[in-house]
Amino acid sequence: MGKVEANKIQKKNTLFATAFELFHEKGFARTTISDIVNRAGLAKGTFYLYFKDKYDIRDKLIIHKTGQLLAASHHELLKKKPASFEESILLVADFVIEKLKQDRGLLALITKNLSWGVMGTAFQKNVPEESVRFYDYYLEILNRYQISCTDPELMLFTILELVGSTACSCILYEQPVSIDAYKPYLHRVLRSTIRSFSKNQDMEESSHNKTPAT
Amino acid sequence: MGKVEANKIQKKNTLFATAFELFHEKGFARTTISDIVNRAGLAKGTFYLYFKDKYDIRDKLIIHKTGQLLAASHHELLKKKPASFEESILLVADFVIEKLKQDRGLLALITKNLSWGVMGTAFQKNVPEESVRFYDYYLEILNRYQISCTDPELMLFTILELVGSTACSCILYEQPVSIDAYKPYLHRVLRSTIRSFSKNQDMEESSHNKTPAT
Amino acid sequence: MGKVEANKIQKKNTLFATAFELFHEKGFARTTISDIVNRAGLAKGTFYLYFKDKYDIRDKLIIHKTGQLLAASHHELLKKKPASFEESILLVADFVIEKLKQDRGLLALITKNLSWGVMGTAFQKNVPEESVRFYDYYLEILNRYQISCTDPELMLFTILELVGSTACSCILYEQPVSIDAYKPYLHRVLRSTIRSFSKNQDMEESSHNKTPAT
Amino acid sequence: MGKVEANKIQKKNTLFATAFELFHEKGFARTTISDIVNRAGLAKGTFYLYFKDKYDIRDKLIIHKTGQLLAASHHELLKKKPASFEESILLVADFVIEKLKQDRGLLALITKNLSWGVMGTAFQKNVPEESVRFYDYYLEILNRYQISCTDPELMLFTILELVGSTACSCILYEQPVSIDAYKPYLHRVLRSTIRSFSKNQDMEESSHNKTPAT
DNA sequence: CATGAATGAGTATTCATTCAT
DNA sequence: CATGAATGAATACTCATTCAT
Repeated sequence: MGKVEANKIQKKNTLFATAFELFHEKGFARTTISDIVNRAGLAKGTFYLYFKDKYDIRDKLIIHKTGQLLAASHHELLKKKPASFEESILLVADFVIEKLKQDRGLLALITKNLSWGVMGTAFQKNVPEESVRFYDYYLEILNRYQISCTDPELMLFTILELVGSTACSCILYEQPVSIDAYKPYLHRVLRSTIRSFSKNQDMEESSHNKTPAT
Repeated sequence: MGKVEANKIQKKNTLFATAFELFHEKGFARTTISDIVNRAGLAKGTFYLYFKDKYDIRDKLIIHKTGQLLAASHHELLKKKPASFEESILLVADFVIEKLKQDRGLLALITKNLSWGVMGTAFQKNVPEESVRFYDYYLEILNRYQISCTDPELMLFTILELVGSTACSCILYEQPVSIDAYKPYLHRVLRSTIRSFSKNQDMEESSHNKTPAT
Repeated sequence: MGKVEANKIQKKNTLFATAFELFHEKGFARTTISDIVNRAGLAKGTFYLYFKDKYDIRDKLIIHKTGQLLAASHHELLKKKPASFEESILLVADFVIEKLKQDRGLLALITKNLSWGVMGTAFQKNVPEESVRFYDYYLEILNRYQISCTDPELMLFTILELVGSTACSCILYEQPVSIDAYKPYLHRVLRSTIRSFSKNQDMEESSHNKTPAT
Repeated sequence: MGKVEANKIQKKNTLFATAFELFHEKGFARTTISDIVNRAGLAKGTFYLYFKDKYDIRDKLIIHKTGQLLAASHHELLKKKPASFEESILLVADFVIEKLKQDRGLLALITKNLSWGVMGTAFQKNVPEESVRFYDYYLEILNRYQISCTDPELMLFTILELVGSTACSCILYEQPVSIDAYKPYLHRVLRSTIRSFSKNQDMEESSHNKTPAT
């Protein structure tokens, strides 16, 4: 029975991959189900065996790809071992930006929904197994650096909205500046955002931890 | 002849208003040009006399509505006369959020493109006269409070992306929390963002100026 | 499965027949695809499953009908068994003219493209099997009567252009005379055309009559 | 009053010229009245002041252009002064072919309607003054060379259909051969056609020549 | 005479979805 | 499970024609 089962997963993955390619090449609105099944070498009816409609496959694709992206950034984190929590977040931000810069298809797909891909699935059950739980990684990191934070999920939400939203504008339209020009500002804002969410710190103290005066 | 000209403007405005209504009621994708002209009481061809297609009227509508929204917030500012620059920005943010809460149609239209409506048109020439230049107001306010800021337009961009992006998620999907629950956090982040952009203050000093210890 | 396949051929033929009827009744320009599928009792989309557009079905129809017409004239030839090659060609010409007189729809369709329906497809591969190869019949007849002719296909081309072109004018507009009034002249011209292409009769002899040397 | 009148003729000519250009560039079906008036720099309504519709301007254009073409060929005739009637006809045929080769727009317009442009207008009254009466020239030439011919207009009709029809195929599609390859054959056929229409050669005799009794 | 804004019937074409095989 | 022929509602867009100015 594993054979049939494997075959089904294989078909689904083919559909995923093909849809992603086409959304990238032609855009979501201009991609038809015919396009997808034609290139995938499957019959039209088969599509409906696996997905409800075009929106269904897109949404699952966003979750899937966002999960993948953040899982990869977690890997990066494990490799680079940054010195502080702030550095960790900046590393993730830079990693995500770099990936989005390289992959316009991914960027167009995720658009400004970076946080949705994470937050929307963080507390749900029907999330596909493939999709990695970035939120768990995030809590782990918070813990590792002993950051106590009143509302970690709101901090993450804010960070993801900030990074996703500005990165999209800067990469896609180079408006108001290129992403490379914006990065230093983003870093600064991210740092201050993290501090404003951190517990042990009213704002005065926050700076002490980070850039210890003396 | 003023009469013909006035008639044309009148027609265009009717189309704008009707399209906005329908995008609100049925959503953009589900609204057809037929819907628009039917309700506007005009012929189909007339639509194409004024707009290239559905996307054209939407984009012009976003710019138009964003302009209106920010113009209204400027009015609010003149009325309330906040004590500081930070207070001004928070006032604008709250005002915008309140409007978006009340008007889901507007929210859906603007989605996460708040900054685009402002920044995208701030430096262009072909912006319709009706569209108000919020950016000029903003510079004026900066000036009034004697804020010196390295890159005012990047600060505004960051603020708009932050407000627009998070407000959309919180209002539209109540994800991860309601907008009312999120507001205090947003305020805090906005404050720290403004500070991190302000000149007279490198990060260490920043806290001193703002919340003078005793 | 033969069943599905047969069904497809059946549908295509229905579309052919219906389109022909309508082109006849209303003319090509005034016939819409809706007209065709409505009368054929099929869905609009089905049309596009078999033909690219209205022009596609027309072109295929011309080839189809021209083939049929000439195949029928070949039948006539086998029945009547004319005494000479010239008589054979006149018989075909008369047969074709008679058919076109009876069937204005066919005439309007073929217009002055009689030769195109034959020559255009004579040397191509993608010609539908239904379309009969008149050119082969023609060579056969040439052979039967032992006619040696330098360029048989140019002779056929000339004959077809002559017959098709003049018949259209005379039948459709009765300009400059009716086809019946023109027929004797056409016969004379066809005869002399055939002779001028025949080998055993070089140009020298023909000129004797006209511009007698000496 | 001449001024207003001249202005009207000027407008009409502009429309003619522009329509011809566009029919050439985009084809008749794809050219719209908007296209014509836009390029002509006139208002849409103005078109309807001069022509009934697109078909009207096309038909008048065909007559106009055919007239011009044949008038030019008459000029050629006066210049070259050919030795015989046959030579005259061949000269006209070659001249027409050369012009059509050089001007595809003209060719596409006239298509296979060369004879219509001449015959259709030869006996009518409402022919525009600009359009030259080729038929009169033709009779003149017949007379000059003392050709007696039973039905001169049928001879001309046959010649024009033959030249127009074959030239279109050969030039436009190079089917079945190029026009240059076909020319010698056309000449031969034209010669024999002229002879078969000439009086001194009745039908009885004509056959004698062909299949010489003795 | 000239204009060009307005019209709206008309048309081609697409494409998600179903269901018999 | 898989197929892909058939469907037909839905829609965008065109363009000849009119008529008030």
